[in-house]
Amino acid sequence: MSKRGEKNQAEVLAVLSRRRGPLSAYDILAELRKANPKIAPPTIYRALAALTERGCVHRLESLNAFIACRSNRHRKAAILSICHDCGSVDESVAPDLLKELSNFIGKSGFAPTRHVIEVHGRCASCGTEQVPV
Amino acid sequence: MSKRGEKNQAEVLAVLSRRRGPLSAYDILAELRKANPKIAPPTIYRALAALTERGCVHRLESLNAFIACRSNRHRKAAILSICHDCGSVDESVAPDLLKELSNFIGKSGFAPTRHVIEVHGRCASCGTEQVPV
DNA sequence: AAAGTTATGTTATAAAATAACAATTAGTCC
DNA sequence: GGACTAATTGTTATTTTATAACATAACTTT
Repeated sequence: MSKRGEKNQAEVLAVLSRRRGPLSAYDILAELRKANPKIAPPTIYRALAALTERGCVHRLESLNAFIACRSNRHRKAAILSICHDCGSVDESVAPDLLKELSNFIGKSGFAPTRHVIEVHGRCASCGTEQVPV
Repeated sequence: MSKRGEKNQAEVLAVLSRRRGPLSAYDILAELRKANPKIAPPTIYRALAALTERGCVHRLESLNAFIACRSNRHRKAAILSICHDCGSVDESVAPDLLKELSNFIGKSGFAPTRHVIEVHGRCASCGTEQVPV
């Protein structure tokens, strides 16, 4: 990994960290193009792959989008809760739950390597608001 | 919902049911074009949306692909285990686990409406090597 | 049957991701 | 240091996935 790659990753992470909500790869691309109009999708995807690998970024499979890891529990499978009202994403880690899931799945002989857990719904701050009539 | 739509759904479901593994929307499209070369993507996606809504089909968010529901537990959130070796997908239902997950997430005031749980790994017939969570 | 409404077909395009190759950089051996 | 090799990054182009927008057809109500 050389300087350029690290710089790309840092820039992508910086863009993601500035936002509470998820960004698509192309949102990030558009943001970085402001400074560097020549930057192309593979650069973004490579940076995202490295960041995801390191646990600094989570990929939201059900949104085709990404968020910066906000708990400092890098590389632990995160449970991501996605609010449909405000678009915010929260992450949490539940080792016990994950273990239960692995055990449950493991009963049939399946050996898990990666967990994707995404919960859609409505977050606390949106839930207390009254639904408009 | 009229006849045409039901026919489309039945055809899409039939294609999916013939396979053990996941198919992309365009795989299905290619299959159905053999009989009807004029069929277009929106037709497939509409049928898939209706089938998913009814629980007859599961969407694999982390693969951008679909499988026919094989347990007859339609409309229950399924836990999908995806084997990276043979590509097969198994589904299972664990109401207790789901409830625990909802409770866990609910502690922060989040109200879940939909769960996406996909476990990647290696199925029993492809090997029994255990990998830590 | 005409008017209004909804579902479906069709055309075109948008959005997401990657393949393939060129250029550059870093490392290594002499 | 210079030349060779391997790996990383940049660039161009394309593939894959999904939906917007509008036309046509079918159903409903009167």
